[in-house]
Amino acid sequence: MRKPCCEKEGINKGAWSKQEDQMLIDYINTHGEGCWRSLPKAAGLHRCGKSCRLRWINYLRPDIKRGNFAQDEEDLIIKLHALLGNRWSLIAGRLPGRTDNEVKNYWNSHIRKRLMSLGIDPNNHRPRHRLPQFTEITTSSGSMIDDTSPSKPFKSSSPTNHFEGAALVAQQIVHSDDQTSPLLELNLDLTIAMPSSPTRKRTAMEKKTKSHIISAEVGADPLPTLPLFK
DNA sequence: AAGCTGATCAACCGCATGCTG
DNA sequence: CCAGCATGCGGTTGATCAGCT
Repeated sequence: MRKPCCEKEGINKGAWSKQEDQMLIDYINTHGEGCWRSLPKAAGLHRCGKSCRLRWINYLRPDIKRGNFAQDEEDLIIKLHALLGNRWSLIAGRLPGRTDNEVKNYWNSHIRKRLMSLGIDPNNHRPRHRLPQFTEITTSSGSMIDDTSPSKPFKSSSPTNHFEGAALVAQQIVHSDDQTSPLLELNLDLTIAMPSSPTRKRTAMEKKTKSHIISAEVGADPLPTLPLFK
């Protein structure tokens, strides 16, 4: 039986107070990150280590960039999502100052809806309208998307705005089997920060992430920079 | 002004994985 | 090799707020 990550009694939950924030900041400024399990006790916080880590990473870190996402950030998220799927930490890693949680929230609350309003399935970046080469489109939950819904028709050319253009690009990246496509020249310079053990999460993630991810794995490639679509 | 509804986002939860003894 | 621990991740929840009726 798995032990809970923290004792449930005497542990605060929910929103953090300013005082708690300050205690966490002070402690990490003094002692640095790490050893999250023992941190709360050492810092005098009545929180579990997980909660402290999340609060620090998603909110308190000094390099966090807050506020609205810029247009180019949106574009990049779309492109990376097309490539990587819901691997939010990898996507966030390409957006300086953004966290996986923030990217995930932004995707779910903004981008997802906008893609759907453009007639693009945000799960696979394909047009939601049935086309000869796209016969079965399902959501992540497995339910069929209502193809008959009167959503805006997918525009295959002349994107009317930056966002739409980016969505199209993402779409084309994913679904172009044509190796000569100019889009394949795209090099996002996906320098996936190599942790101490680069394969740590990957196998699990690949099991989790549902198909269609372009295999851009570093694997045996000793290069630190991932040369996508060169 | 009050109630309702949908959107947003901070935080929690459970699971997977690597590490260590 | 194995079990337990620590950490990181993605999915989900719930509190709060804004807009609408």
